[in-house]
Amino acid sequence: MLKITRKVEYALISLRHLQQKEKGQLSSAKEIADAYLIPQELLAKILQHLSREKIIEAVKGPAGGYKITTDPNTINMTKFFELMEGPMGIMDCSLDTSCDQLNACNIRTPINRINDSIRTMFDKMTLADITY
Amino acid sequence: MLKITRKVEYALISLRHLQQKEKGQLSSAKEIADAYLIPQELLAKILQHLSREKIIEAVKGPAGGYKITTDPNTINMTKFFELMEGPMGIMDCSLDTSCDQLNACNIRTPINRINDSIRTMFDKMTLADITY
DNA sequence: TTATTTACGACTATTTTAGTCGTATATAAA
DNA sequence: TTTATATACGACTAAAATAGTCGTAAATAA
Ligand code: SF4
Ligand code: SF4
Repeated sequence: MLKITRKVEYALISLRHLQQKEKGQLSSAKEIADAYLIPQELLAKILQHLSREKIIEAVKGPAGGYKITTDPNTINMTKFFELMEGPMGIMDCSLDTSCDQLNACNIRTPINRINDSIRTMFDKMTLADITY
Repeated sequence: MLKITRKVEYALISLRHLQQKEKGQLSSAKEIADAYLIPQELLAKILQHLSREKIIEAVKGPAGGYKITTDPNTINMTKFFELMEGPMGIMDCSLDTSCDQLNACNIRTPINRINDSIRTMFDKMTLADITY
């Protein structure tokens, strides 16, 4: 209930790690996995995802790795979550995925209000609030 | 990611339904299940849970059912969620359940801040904010 | 006595999340 | 040119959380 995923946590840990490096220095998936006891293959996929999304940049080959290329101040947290995990909403009716109760539902409005509050909260945050 | 459970939604739907009844009137599990297309057996368990927690009161036998006994203004939403689903936290380290990253974790502080924000938000709400 | 309703726990099914594996490609260095 | 190291990617499996079902008991109004 109301949990964030490991995928997101591992992404945040990695970004903070990269943040703290000297400009231009690279970190490999292995380096990060070892430092934080994260399964290496799993982390690799997450870093690849961040790379596809242009948040970090990959350098192949030996002595390769990743570096951060986007200013964390410019990355909105709602967007970041949705980049990693897809549409965010505390219940199903918030978007396409409907639910059996939809027509009769008597709590949709208040539940939506709560949903908006959470989104607003993350909308007001950037990645920098976490990685600094 | 950041979802509330059906169990909680069904509980809220039921409470709002009971709220709207005349004082003293009962609603059975079947009545509510039918009205909102909720699986009856599942809903029954949820109502029993609410009853054990003294939020509603059960009357057995034919023409029995449930009525609301607690003023929704007095039920804090954080407590309500934890009553239904157990300890609430966006990540594992928020309480007893630890995690492999704990020692090395570089995002624990900011993640905890976010967690607190969400708790605070629900702490400021009561059941009445949803059921009215 | 019967029909209706709550009570409760064990069980199963489904979905989501987490993690693994195999294989390909790029590239620096020996 | 070979080798070792690293990213890229998708298919697969495992584990955990969530959702829903079933059987059986007990209360009670009619
Ligand atoms: S709030 Fe109501 S309509 Fe929306 S997902 Fe929940 S039950 Fe369905
Ligand atoms: S914030 Fe860090 S210590 Fe807490 S659960 Fe996440 S990874 Fe573990």
